[in-house]
Amino acid sequence: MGRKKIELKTIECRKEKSSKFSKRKKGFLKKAEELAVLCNTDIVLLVFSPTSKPILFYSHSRPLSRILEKLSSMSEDEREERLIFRVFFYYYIKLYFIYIINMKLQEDDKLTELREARELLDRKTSILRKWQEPERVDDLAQLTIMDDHLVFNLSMFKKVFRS
Amino acid sequence: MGRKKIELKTIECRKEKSSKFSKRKKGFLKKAEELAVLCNTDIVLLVFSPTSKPILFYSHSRPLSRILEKLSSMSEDEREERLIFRVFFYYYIKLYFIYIINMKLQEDDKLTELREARELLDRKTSILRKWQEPERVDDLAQLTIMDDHLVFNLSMFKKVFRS
DNA sequence: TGCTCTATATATAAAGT
DNA sequence: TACTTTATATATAGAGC
Repeated sequence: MGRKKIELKTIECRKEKSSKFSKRKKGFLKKAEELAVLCNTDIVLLVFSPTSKPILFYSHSRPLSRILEKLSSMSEDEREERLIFRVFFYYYIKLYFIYIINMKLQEDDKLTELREARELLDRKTSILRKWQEPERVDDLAQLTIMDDHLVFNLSMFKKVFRS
Repeated sequence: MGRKKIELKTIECRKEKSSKFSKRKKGFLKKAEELAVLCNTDIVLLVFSPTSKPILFYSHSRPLSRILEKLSSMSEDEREERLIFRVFFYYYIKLYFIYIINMKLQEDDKLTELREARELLDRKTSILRKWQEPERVDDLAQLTIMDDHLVFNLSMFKKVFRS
């Protein structure tokens, strides 16, 4: 797929690895998007980059709210799938908060924001804690509130992290 | 990438959609594998096929035990990442058990196996239940036992579902 | 890392089995 | 659904900015 055929083994050169990663990641996410659209499927993708920042993907043309909508209309037999999504996304949100805090820590003049971020994390963690026992959450109204939180939080994170 | 350029929209014809899905899924997983190997990254991939059987992918050349190894050597700051993986995989294991049961239900002469599968599910679910509060699990020895369960269970599922 | 360029490798559409 | 074949679309290697 290029000037030369390359051997399928880990690239040792750091710079080359990073450049290959960003190139191939782009193509890979495009493929994910195409697969999701063409075949009307839900895809969730977690990639840890060489620089270890986790990348979460879900198809843009099938936004999270629509996935959640689909999940909420699932039969009882499929409920387990719903649980996967919810727990997965909630953990991811928590991860993102931790990244915010780590970023803030590197800026001495941002202590107020750091404090705010910590408070936010504490609040969100308490929501998460309830979700660590999702089988106990059986009130549909409560589920809806949780989903709203989820959608809101993700949109907020998108603002913070552009890509 | 074919005789004709195709429009990027959901394929309505069922048969065509299924065939495209299996073709593109193959290519997509290959890309995931290549990305994982070339750039030495961890990739976790959940795809719901048009026939709704979930497909979990993690790079073959970076087997789960190695991912777990890496996770267990993570710093405290990165512990959240570990939690994502564990909860994610545990839910997936549970999903697989549910599929076993559903498959067995379609065969009248397999009631014994059905009973066995149900018992297995109950046992595994009790392990899972502990994991729904992963923050309470802080004993390292217990974590190791959990990881062993995880690796064992996944190898077992590979035997049941060849692909 | 992100872009461009071009040659080449690879994926896949369509049709058939 | 899984193969094959062939033509063609697409991804990307390598180099430079």
